[in-house]
Amino acid sequence: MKEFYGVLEQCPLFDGIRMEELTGLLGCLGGRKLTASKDQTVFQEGEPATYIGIVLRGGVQMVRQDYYGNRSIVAYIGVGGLFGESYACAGMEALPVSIVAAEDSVILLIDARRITVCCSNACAFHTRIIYNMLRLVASMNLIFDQKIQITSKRTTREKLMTYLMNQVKLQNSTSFTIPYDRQELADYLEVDRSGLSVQISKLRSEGVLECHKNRFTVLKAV
Amino acid sequence: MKEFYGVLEQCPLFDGIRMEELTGLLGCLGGRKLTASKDQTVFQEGEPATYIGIVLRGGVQMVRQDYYGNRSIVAYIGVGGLFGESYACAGMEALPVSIVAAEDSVILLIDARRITVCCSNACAFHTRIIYNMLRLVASMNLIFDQKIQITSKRTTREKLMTYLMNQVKLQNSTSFTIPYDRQELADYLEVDRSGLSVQISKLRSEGVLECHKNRFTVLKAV
DNA sequence: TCCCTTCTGTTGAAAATTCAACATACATTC
DNA sequence: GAATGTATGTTGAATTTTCAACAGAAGGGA
Repeated sequence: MKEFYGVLEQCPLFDGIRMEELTGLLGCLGGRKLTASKDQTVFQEGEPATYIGIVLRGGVQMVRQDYYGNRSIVAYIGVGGLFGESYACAGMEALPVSIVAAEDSVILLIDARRITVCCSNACAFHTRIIYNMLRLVASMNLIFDQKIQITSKRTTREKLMTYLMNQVKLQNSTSFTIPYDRQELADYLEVDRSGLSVQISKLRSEGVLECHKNRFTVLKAV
Repeated sequence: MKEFYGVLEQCPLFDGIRMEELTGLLGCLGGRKLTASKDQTVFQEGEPATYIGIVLRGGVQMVRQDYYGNRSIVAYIGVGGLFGESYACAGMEALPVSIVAAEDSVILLIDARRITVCCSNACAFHTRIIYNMLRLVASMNLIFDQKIQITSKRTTREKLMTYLMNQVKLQNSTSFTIPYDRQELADYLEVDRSGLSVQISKLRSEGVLECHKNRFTVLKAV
């Protein structure tokens, strides 16, 4: 576990908590570690939403699949990121999405009630953690908000450009890598993969975009 | 203000706080009341995101408008509902959406810092309110999640049915009213209004749906 | 009641998406 | 290096959406 203290230290959930306090706190929270290999389902849609997860290594996707098998990627959560916290904190019984490892990953699972309900010894950290959790859940809102901004657009081209311009802002550079391959990007933008390829090609030939695999460079705004 | 105590008592932000404590608390939070007539913009996209709002009467819409004037309705917030809390709690500088009164409305504005930062007298309510806020922000996530579920669908018909089935579940009845007229529903589902009308007509003629104005009855699942 | 405005439904043409199928590029393994 | 499998790009047909224009319905006010 010690090897991941660096991640936990950076994790916004533990903001304001000193590293040497972490061990005791983790004991109090009763977290358990879990490893998942690429493409493995960590949680299935419909399972009880009692855990929050912290990505210690790798990355996971929040995905939803409809009866026809159409995959929709709701979000990608990288190292230090949380998942499940919104559903647990909102008091949902069942997860409305599945969590799938996008790469070989290590995840820390914490029973959400241990966080939101004050422990018997009312340790001072809890107040701080709840406050941190508030910020985190609010941040998840922003992630969702961005996704809504994208899917609100009507055409594949607009969806793609909205996503890319957002990445430019987030990563503070016109050149960046994305955590999706083409099919995954299509599933995130909620468009057809081949149609997405067509638009990428067009934008490339127009000199708007450069891309090699999952590294994109935006050359000019449109 | 007294006339709205009933609303505030029901408002989840004040869960666990007794009515007689409310007056003092509101003083501590420094809320101010604001009235807005239908279609009036309460907050403009880009304004500082320092306030959270509680709808005391009427209802508001979170909307976004792109450069071409396409309106997108992100959510409808009714009486007792909150808005702006996610953006304020996430520490955003600027609102990414506008808030528009959907009807003649009365709104209570509270400086978000007064809530998230403990007041000097460290009143016991703050802990409770932060906890309540956590649940609320998480709930907003569910609202967003539903919207994503809808816009993830590819066709107008699927989007409409996803929305309606969600309402059936939420309002716990196959017959319900929605807070949108046709144009607004189209802006919420992110589809063309006339195309939406076509689908409603089809579903009606197929015996799946009944509707009079904004009252819908789902007759059978599809 | 009449007029006017707004809302809703209908239609046909244009544009965009999806779908299926295939070609090519790339990476990995043997 | 060859072979295999996966990922990406390309194409044309079918489907769906969007757009624009109009007609009818509903509601409010004079």
